[in-house]
Amino acid sequence: MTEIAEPGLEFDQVDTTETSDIIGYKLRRAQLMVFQRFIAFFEDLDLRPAEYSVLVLIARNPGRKQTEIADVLGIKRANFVALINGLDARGLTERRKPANDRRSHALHLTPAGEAFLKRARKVQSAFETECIEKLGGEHARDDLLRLLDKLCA
Amino acid sequence: MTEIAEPGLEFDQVDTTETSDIIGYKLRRAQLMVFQRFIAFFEDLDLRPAEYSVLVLIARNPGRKQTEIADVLGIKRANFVALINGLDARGLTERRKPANDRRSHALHLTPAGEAFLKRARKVQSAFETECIEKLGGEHARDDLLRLLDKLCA
DNA sequence: TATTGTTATACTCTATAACTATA
DNA sequence: TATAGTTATAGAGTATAACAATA
Repeated sequence: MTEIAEPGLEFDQVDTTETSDIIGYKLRRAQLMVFQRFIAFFEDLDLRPAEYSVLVLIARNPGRKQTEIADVLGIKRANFVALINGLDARGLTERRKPANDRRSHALHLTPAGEAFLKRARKVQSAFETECIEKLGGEHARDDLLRLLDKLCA
Repeated sequence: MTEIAEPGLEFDQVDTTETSDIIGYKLRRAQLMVFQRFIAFFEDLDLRPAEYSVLVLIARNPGRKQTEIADVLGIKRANFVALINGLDARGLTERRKPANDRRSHALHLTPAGEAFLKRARKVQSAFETECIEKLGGEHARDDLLRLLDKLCA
């Protein structure tokens, strides 16, 4: 967007013309807003965004090592410990010692974890619906995801 | 270890099918990547994203109170203190006591701050060019900014 | 020696409460 | 009373180093 001073500026308002065009700034604001909404949706389940991602990944990749799950999410293995400890303590996940490599922990969902994830997926679906409505339809959502992917390349 | 083989998936890779569609997750990853690149571009100037935004805002809105600048950026006034202290200590900004309200601090760029911002804008321009290239052109960048705006509504 | 999980630690960002000086 | 700036503090999230057990 080219730098055109907004004509309808109240004299008391701060002029954000230039900052508002910074991609990183807009991304940060949008990400904070979306995470806030996510957390609000998941208040009853008391689940953070990273925790939901971990549950989904373990469900789809049972038996993977902690490091593998952490790596995919960009979480350092040292920081992953507290996260998985929390899910373990809630009885949603469990660590099993594989006989072939007793250094590692194979991650699995417990039956309670499977049931919990079923509920969480419904909440996620409602959350995604809100996002799609804000964006103006599924096509717009797909555009956004595609553009975000390009930024990460 | 049972492998649910998705077509085109290396048997050793973690299946991220479901997580990769979460808007919040994609947003977070993209935001982290963009901030990393921003920080890399601004390494020589030793300037954080929030600090650059503050300099731009003060340049465009000289004499504004700390709280006004902080509010626009979604920064709590308590956390803004350390940020503006840093810019002050580097001689880039200064706080003036207005005669009409001696509680507040009117923010201004110093001449050194103006010169510094001139250099910073060149770096920002180069950074933005990289983003636009990744996205596939200015039109795609505008699309992204519009979509991010919609998420914040 | 290298890897996995873990602990300890530190730094950034963010959030809240309480203080001060002014209004 | 209320506001602007400040301080102190606490909580996330993230980063690195080092250690024990295992490969």
